[in-house]
Amino acid sequence: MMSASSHPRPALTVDVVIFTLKSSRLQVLLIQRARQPFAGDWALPGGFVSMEEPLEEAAMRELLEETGIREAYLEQLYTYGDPDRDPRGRVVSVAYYALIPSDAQVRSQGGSDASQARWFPIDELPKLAFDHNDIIAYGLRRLRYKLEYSAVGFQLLPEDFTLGELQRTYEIILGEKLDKRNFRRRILQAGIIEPTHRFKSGEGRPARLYRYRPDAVAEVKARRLFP
Amino acid sequence: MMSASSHPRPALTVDVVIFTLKSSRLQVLLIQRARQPFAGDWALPGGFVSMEEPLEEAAMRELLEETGIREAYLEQLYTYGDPDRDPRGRVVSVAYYALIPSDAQVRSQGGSDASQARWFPIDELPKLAFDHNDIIAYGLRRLRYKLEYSAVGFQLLPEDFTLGELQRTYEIILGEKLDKRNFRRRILQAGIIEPTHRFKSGEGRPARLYRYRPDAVAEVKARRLFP
DNA sequence: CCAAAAGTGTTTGCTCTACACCCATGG
DNA sequence: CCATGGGTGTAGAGCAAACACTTTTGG
Repeated sequence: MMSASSHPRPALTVDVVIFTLKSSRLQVLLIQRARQPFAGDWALPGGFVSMEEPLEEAAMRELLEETGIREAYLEQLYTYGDPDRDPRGRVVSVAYYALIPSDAQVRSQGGSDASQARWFPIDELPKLAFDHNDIIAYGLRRLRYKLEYSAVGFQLLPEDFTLGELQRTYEIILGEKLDKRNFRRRILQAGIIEPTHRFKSGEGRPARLYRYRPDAVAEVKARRLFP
Repeated sequence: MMSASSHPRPALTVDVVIFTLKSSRLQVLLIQRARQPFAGDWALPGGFVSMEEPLEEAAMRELLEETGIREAYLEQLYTYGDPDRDPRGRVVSVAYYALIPSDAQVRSQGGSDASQARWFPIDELPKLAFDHNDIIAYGLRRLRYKLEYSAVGFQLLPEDFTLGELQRTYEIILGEKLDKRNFRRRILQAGIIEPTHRFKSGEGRPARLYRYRPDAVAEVKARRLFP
């Protein structure tokens, strides 16, 4: 029951799992803790929610502080509230995950606090502070799951991208090879991306560039996109 | 960034969308607020999270206080943190939903506070306090979605149930008729429920009773169960 | 002209859907 | 014996999976 009294309150934080593609791998941004507890350990970017700040804005602020990026795909994951998760006392954390494009200019150094920041491939994570390993594991599960029935994948790519790049993105995250023709047919049928008139050349034949259709519904209701 | 200082903290509550089947309809338990703000309006059961209490336990406690029920399917929904959602100040709420069996003995009167409690069919909700209409709408969406690829439906039925009852449950919640033979084939194929040796008689031919297989994985990974 | 990646359709198998009749009981 | 809900199989359609060759460019 609501009451206006003020009991002692748990502290409230946000933590953000920031995903990107780097060196053809899915990576997560971690920062090295300067203070106790877990001083020296790696942890997710996160911090306290201030009194007037919406939760999503707090998550965006963490993203901005650690990467310098102002806009990204951001989604609430889960709220972690085990009373023992922080040795300093009761701290409840609302976890988010963010996808940032592989071409974004990230200053992964010198966030608001002088702590070190680094990208870690998802399969080479160190042991993290608090319950952050669990949070990342859950974030990864959600991301994979989401790829299967939506088209969020392109949020990890530059604004314009080729179908080959998109397919590689899916393969990296899902960890399996996909059939080129089936992939193209389905991703286009979903109607979430559209061809541009531009091409990208490099090795081999130039590839048509595609982009997100801002008017599209990002979720494909009907059925899973991939096996 | 974490710091051990203590800024002013948002208040933290849990709210619980309690679903049940009554009179062949999906219903939600609401309580009438005795106090300001929104005095007299209906609202979700909910309350402050105490310092040592896990979130899920706080949600269970609310469920117990309002219904007298100790065990039920319970799942975290989403965390609502708009700074303006409560006129008294900053209140962040972790929302849960619960499914309680249609045969459970609910004392829907005289919870811990003397406020009135009542079941409302999901399509006859009054205008609720705070953002509680949004929370219920989201809870319903999640429940429907979950029915399509898992078998949570039976959580709303007695321990033993017939396939006819289960199918009616699905039809009530999804709001569409399902084909009997296809329903049975798929729900059994999913391997989440198993036949007992008992039967239930009433009108017409007695029906075999089924029950949940406690050892089963509740989620059917592969594919949606229903269209 | 060779290497590299882009681009493109068709066949096959499987899964989902639609559909109708007999069975067991209680009144 | 009649009314009521329980229980069962199959054929056809639509979707998903598997599969190989041609095209375009840069070096």
